[in-house]
Amino acid sequence: MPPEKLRRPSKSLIGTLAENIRRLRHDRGLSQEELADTCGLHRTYVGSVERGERNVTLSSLELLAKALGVSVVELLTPEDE
Amino acid sequence: MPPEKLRRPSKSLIGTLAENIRRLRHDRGLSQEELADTCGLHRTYVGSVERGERNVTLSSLELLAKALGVSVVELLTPEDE
DNA sequence: TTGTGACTTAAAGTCCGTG
DNA sequence: TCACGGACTTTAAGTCACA
Repeated sequence: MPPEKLRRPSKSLIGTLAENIRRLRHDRGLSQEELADTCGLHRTYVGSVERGERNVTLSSLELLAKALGVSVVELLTPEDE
Repeated sequence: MPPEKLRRPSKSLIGTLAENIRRLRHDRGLSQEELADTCGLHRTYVGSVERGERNVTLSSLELLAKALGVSVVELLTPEDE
């Protein structure tokens, strides 16, 4: 086993999620409110997720992934892999 | 883009997680209680997660992944990819 | 358009037990 | 060893007024 090979310092999951959501949302030219509406969540809730303030559950993760058109795994995977 | 090509009906995330945890735990020869102790969660909780009854949070996901020696992404990825 | 504090309600997660 | 239940505590979900 190539020991611990290419591991990065590894941001927290929550931080990775926050960055990915914000980036993907911007890519799609959406406001927080538009994204929130699309996935049936509240604007301020999406905002707090993007700020890494929430320990989200799988169900919220699924809603966000669906609204952004990506997989849950993509949402949790750091950009520069 | 190979359009939607190899996509399976896609089990629920929670179901996939449940299966993966149980499989990995068995692979390691652990009881639910041993796994629970290792990750600092409760035995009854781990049991209910394995039964697919829980909407786990990212932090619990991280604890379980760490205790099983896999990544969070692996926990959420269906076996037969 | 977004951040934030304060808030209520729903569910995550614990702990006791039983078969 | 595990499934399951009931009672419980803690925290995420979800909303709002305001900057």
